[in-house]
Amino acid sequence: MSKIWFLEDVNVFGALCPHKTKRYRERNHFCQYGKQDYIYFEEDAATKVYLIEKGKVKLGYYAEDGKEVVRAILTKGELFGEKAILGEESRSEFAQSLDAQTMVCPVPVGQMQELMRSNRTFSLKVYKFLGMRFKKLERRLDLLLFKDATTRVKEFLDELAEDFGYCCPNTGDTVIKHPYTQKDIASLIGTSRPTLNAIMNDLKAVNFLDFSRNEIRLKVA
Amino acid sequence: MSKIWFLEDVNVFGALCPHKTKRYRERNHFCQYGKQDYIYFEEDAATKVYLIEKGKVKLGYYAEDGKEVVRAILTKGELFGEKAILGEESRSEFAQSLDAQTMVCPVPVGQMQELMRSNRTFSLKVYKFLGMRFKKLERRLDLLLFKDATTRVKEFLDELAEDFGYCCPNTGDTVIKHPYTQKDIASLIGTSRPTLNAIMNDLKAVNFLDFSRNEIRLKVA
DNA sequence: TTCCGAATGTAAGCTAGCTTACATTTAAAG
DNA sequence: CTTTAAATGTAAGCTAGCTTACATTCGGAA
Repeated sequence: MSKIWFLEDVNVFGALCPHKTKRYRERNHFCQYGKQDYIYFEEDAATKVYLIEKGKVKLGYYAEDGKEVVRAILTKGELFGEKAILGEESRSEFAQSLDAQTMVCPVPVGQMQELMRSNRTFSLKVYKFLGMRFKKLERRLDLLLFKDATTRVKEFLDELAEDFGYCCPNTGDTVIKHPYTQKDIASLIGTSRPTLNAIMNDLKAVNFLDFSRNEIRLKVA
Repeated sequence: MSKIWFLEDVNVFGALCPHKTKRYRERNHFCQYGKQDYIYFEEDAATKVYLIEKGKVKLGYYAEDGKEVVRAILTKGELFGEKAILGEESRSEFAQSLDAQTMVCPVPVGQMQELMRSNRTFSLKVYKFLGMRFKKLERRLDLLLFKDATTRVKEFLDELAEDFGYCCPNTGDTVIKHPYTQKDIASLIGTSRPTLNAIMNDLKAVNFLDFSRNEIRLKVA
């Protein structure tokens, strides 16, 4: 899914008609962030949308008890902060760099809307993007409502494979190099960290997958 | 929340500049539906957005096991099918009339987008509306992730109070006349129907609320 | 190379909430 | 007014997954 968006996204910011792109480059600069740096905090004014040029960005928020809840971890080519387009006034989540060299390109909402008004194709792409985010949320909700933890793990891994997976030429396995810790994944799919770990090891035992710290390998059936 | 939208909504469809409204009326007709009639099914082409003029509309879908899952029940002044604006091609849910005399006003997506292009205020309102739907979804997800069933019930009742509640002049209680069955509510907040029923009766026992078939009364503290 | 904090592995005990089953009440339709 | 299906009330038994606690392993910083 995110892969599709990645393609679209190139369209959106790269393949706009040339003079637009040029004007865009003149008006916008890129921002660099180091490891752990926050790009924005919860409650910050939501005035911009961000495109990731390089690195990793974690989106999340803090629960009442202070625990961090991860909403997503995004990488190159992906967009975040998009609720600003939909009239969000203050951020409902933080955005934090996970790499020492994360580069993002901020686009003011006003400019975004101006672009959308002046370019129908662009606006349709943005709509479609928002629609996909919407569906992703709905899917997560359905999973949470009706599926047990193991199913949720599998679904999550499928999504992850879309984002980060490639097929190993030797074995045919799907290799996923991802930025998530088990804690992150547990948080995303709504289980406890120990439960997730147990499930992962069960799936390993059944030879459904193999995994190490930063790589998951979905075995061919 | 929905109340705010109700006001906005009047703006959107009523308080548009006069000639627009007139043109709008010329081009659009209203549709009537009887009880149980479907306005659209899952997989139908998503070409329109609907405004409810009168009656009640249930949105939902069928789970794999054939069980109906309720997404929402909406009434006069509320809008549905809005994912069509965001590039949804086929419906991911059905819309069904719950009243013998439901009237809805269909607005083709194209027309909607045309309006949005030609009227910045209108488009901002639509954005805001979509943003609110988005947040509502996120809130449901958070509740599901972190709160127990009782908390979810209370939160749901608060939302319900926004939509349907009024203050009883005698007692000061918040009276909610709503269209949901306990089965619906259970489905919406992600519990089993027996569990919901137990919780409702517990809350009644603690004098937190009172309820009958179609009315819930939140007691003043 | 060593060290330390974070990530991962694992197990015991507990409980919220599910499933199933059935009884009772309500309201809509004839 | 009667009938009947749907909605609501209630209880027993079971289990997935939580919490807590601790051991182990890894990887990056010094």
